[in-house]
Amino acid sequence: MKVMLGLSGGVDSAVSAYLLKEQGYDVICCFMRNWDSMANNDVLGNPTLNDNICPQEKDYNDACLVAKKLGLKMMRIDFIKEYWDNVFSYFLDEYKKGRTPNPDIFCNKYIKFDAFLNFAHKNGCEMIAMGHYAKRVVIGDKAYLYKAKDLSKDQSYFLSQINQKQLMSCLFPLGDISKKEVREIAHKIGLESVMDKKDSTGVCFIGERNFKEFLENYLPAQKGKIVDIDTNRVLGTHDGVLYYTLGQRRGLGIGGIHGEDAKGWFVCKKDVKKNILYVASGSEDEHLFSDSAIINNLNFFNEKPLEGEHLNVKFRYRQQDLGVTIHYDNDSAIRLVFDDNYKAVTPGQGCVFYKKDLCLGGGIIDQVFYKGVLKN
RNA sequence: UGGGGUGUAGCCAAGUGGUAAGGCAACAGACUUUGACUCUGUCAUUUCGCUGGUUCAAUCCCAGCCACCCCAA
Repeated sequence: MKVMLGLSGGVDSAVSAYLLKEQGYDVICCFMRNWDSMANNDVLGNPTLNDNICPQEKDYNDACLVAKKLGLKMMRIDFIKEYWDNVFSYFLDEYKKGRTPNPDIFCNKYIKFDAFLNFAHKNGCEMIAMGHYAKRVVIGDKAYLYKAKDLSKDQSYFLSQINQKQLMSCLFPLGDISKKEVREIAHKIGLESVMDKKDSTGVCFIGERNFKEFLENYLPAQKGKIVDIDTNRVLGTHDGVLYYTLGQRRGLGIGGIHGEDAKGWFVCKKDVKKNILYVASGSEDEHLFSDSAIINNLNFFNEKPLEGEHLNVKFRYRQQDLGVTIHYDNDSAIRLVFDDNYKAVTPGQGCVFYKKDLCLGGGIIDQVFYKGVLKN
């Protein structure tokens, strides 16, 4: 079977290529490029602008070396426009509303598992493959998504918006392999260009950035007041409410206050219209917590959860699973009632549903409540 | 212009005649395919408002000055 593998220039996809080949697949490698810093005016806070070699080109070169080493065909494709139109514009729109979007969830939905999948089909591949840490199990004519064996690297969270058809069309060779083993395999077979490369982080295809500076390229700074939600005192000045997310501590610049214990200040509410950033003192302040939420943009790989069903969810990547109960007030959204009060549940972030290690799908956090009162 | 109080790092804030706690912020690193959280580290020795004095030794004692605050006017 012909499979097109997304080869990023990192160790994970490289080892995936090797494993697929060993399993007998006819593998074609393809490097994707979805972000062009110059074309996208990504200037402020871009640490790589003046580098001699663009990191993307370094990655491409590393990927080519992997393909060559494994004797696999190498291709390259740009989805710059698709990424901007389907992922980044949504990302900016969400920020403009004062929400905190997760671009990588939509990068998978629209780019890797849509544009790229179509590209693979056009090139005669029945399936695509990715170096994600996630496990796909096919039973009969249905595919199921499970957390990766290496729970510390599990990336099912980011796959929560792809559909059954997309899931059916994709292989995840690393589902049962730990990160440690991946590096061992890379060393064993001598994938020198990637075997000791540091894991990549930051927004997929864009990379590590000073996030506030990065956003300033697209969202103008607008200074405003930082207000203590408990006393209404003005404690400082922010650079723009859009740049902060709920639960955030860093970047507020609030020092000690006469006569008070300083426990650190945490963002607990954003008023976009008034341009006020509300903060609470200490990480356990009641204003940081919520007890229910409305989730929309629902996507389930198979059956929807049942009314009243108790499930686990992740409200953020790498957060521990939290218990919730499912309620349907209408067809397009789920109302979650939390087992306990949970901290910093943030509109715009993905909510991903799990039944133990089985990932059912996900949605987007739309509204958050505490004791019946809407918080956003 | 009488009385009282305070002046320690960007902000709070301990401190003692013997050579400057802690917290917040900030910065750096770790963690991390979102953004956060979290963790670790760094952060006053040209130094404790300034200037003199006492002392072997002063941020801590004394004097003067300056600044700010409060009360009384």
